[in-house]
Amino acid sequence: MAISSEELKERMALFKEGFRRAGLKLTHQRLEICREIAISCDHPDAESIHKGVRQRVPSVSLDTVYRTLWQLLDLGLVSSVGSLHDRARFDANLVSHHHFVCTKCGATHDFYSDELDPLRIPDRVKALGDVTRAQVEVRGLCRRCSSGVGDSRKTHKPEEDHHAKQAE
Amino acid sequence: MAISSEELKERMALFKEGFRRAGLKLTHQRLEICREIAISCDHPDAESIHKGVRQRVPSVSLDTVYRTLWQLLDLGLVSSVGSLHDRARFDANLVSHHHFVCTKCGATHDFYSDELDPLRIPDRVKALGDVTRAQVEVRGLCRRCSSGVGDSRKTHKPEEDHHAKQAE
DNA sequence: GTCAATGCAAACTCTTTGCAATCTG
DNA sequence: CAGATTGCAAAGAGTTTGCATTGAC
Repeated sequence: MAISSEELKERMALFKEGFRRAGLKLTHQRLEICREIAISCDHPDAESIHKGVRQRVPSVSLDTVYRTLWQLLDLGLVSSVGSLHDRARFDANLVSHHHFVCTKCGATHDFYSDELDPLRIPDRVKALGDVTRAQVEVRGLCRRCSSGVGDSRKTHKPEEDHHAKQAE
Repeated sequence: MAISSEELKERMALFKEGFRRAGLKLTHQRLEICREIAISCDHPDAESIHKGVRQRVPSVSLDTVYRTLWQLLDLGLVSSVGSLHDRARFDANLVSHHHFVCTKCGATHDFYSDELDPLRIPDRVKALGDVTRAQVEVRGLCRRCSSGVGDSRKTHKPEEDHHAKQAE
């Protein structure tokens, strides 16, 4: 459940290197936030990271935690779980299918695949709970976004393009 | 992109049947909300469904849309895309892995699988955009939840258990 | 007629932003 | 020392709730 101190060092080195390369300053707060997420094994949310960091740096504010997390994400140094502060979205298609999700605009395209469909779930996973469904989530940059249609923001925030439908 | 009117009828029949079985009333609003999501192919969010329904029932309120959507979800008549109004969550583990997500409490467990790992993405999908990652998302009820530890709410809202860590 | 369901408005949670003070390189 | 970064407090999305009214069965 906990990572080795070796792994921690590696992760921290990657984080520092990444910040340095991006020309970002290695502030006390940022380093502690990095450490907190580096030692995490449980996909923490901003608040729980904040709580952890606060034990060592009581003055850190939640917004600094957010800012740092998005930066790590933008730099590709951490990944996100689930649909990044997006709204709740629904799917009336109950037939087994998979998703291609654009990491920039959030557009989600269904796809079907006979090859993937009888997804082989390891028994070890079935031991975690009652599996009701399994699907592949492919992430990437959709054509619209890579071609620069819309805008070219490279942020965590999906675009608010309410004029054109973004999902398939 | 649009579903056939046959498919629409089928979906509507399932929705009605589901509501009836659950002893829920078939109100005008509910039926129109169902219709709206039934004809959708684009994983709409509550607001966009609201907008659509409003064209036919100008008085529907957004909260009725929410209530109906969560009901459909609870009844298993629609599914959700992404991490259901959860907070943003982060993952410092950049090694390729997969997720088991509990649909009740939101706990997310990593798992590794040599068998799954070189996930074969159809070329058709690669045409949708630049694929950067692909992982399997297994959904189900985790052991903690199925054994009734914590509470037994069967809602869309992950529990707020801040005392015990819920994810692996 | 009864009780569930609706609409409204207000509350709540998570996340973001503007800005003056502070700290890194 | 300049400019990036921080903390604060206030704003902003998206979602939820309480309650009187309406409507399905």
